[in-house]
Amino acid sequence: MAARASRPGPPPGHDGRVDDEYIEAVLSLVERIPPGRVMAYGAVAEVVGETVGRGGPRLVGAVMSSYGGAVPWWRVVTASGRLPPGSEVRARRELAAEGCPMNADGTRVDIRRAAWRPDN
DNA sequence: ACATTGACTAATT
DNA sequence: TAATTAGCCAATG
Repeated sequence: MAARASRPGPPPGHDGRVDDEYIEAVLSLVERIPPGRVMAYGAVAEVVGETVGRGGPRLVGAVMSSYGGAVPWWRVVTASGRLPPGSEVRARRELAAEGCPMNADGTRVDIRRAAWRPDN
């Protein structure tokens, strides 16, 4: 097989499963977020980016939207503490039950106090 | 290959 | 404090 040289295929070491790997990385990180704490989409993107690459808050959002059903997705919020659009009520209830620091209104997370960062 | 969309963010008004 | 705008980057059609 010497006819592969004309197509710019995936880099060596990858079978083309990069997307799944990124998804796995995001989901496993989200699962490590302790109850009552949260991470911003951008923060998740940063941490995952150090290991896998492929950063971008929006990509994390897309992953959560499609594949986040199996993990505590409500612990991932926007950088300003706003809850995931479309699931605000559900998220609010879950967070309240965990004792997550919230804004007085209860509509937003006090990200300053609740932000969590993986230690090890 | 081009245009549109999106669970984002930071700056501006 | 809230609403708008612009930048961003990959997925999708």
